[in-house]
Amino acid sequence: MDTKRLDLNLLATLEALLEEQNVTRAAERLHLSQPAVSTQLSRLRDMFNDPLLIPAHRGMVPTAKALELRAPLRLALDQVRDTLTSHQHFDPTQAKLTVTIACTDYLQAVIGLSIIKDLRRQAPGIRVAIRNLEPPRLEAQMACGDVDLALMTPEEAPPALRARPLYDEVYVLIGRLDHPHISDRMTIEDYVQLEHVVVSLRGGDFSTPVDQVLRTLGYTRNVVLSVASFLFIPEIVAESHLVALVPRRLVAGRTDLKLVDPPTISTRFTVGMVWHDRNQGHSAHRWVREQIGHSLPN
DNA sequence: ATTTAGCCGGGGCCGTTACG
DNA sequence: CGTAACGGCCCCGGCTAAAT
Repeated sequence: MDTKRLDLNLLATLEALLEEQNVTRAAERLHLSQPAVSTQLSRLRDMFNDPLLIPAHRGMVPTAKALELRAPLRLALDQVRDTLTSHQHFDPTQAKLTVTIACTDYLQAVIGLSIIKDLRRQAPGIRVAIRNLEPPRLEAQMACGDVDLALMTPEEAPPALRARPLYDEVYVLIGRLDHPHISDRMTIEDYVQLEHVVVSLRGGDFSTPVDQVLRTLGYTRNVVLSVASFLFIPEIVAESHLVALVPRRLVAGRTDLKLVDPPTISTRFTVGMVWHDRNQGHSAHRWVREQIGHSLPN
């Protein structure tokens, strides 16, 4: 390889090719035509003396050499991008970009609104796209730029991602206003007698971490309904004798429900921001993270 | 006589369209 | 997906002419 004539543009192309494993999509990402990227690929092949990507039935398959190159290349290019973006001063009033945030419906309801209000006021050119959090896919989504930021429990985030805690959340027990069997001084025995609604984001699960804790204490509660979203629980509970544990901020200020402290079972969790190294030094994303840190719900 | 400014023109690179 | 053919662009070398 002739390092004196090393073309750094080709490395950015290689990065896109390795991530997409498809010339057409890599070209789109690079804002080039497919043939342009194809010829760049052929130059990369000369450069590395390796086919790098071999056409297959579906897209292209990376060679061992290509896979080996992937991580160090990403690291190096991220470093370059960092140095470039961190030296640009960021003007939120002029910024024009879309930030994609992944979170659960609960967080969408609780912090989504305050984030948007804040951004609208300070950075009218920033659009926000909120999408559902898919924990198993998160790291890949962030690596390819489909997701910029996730709001979630930092402990549950892939360890390779960066995280910053935002606030601690507690669960409260909710029931309809005139529910006869709930109060602030409930015992675990009282609690497990009730009929419960739980949330299973995956869908269909009746057993949650709370049930596991109860089991170790020798109790079982009666879960009669499993839903896929936090958002409708208040309505369900208000219209029935069912009760549910929900994050306090989801129901804070509601006067049409009875809110009580649940008996002493582990009912806290942390909410944080999670992002990828590639956005670490990006001045706009940095600024957005700062804003979110400031605009927290109480 | 040497340096500098400005003007071509060739060649290479890159990206596009067209096509296999 | 890859190749071929085409065209635009830019860089650079070489030239002339003016300035020092």
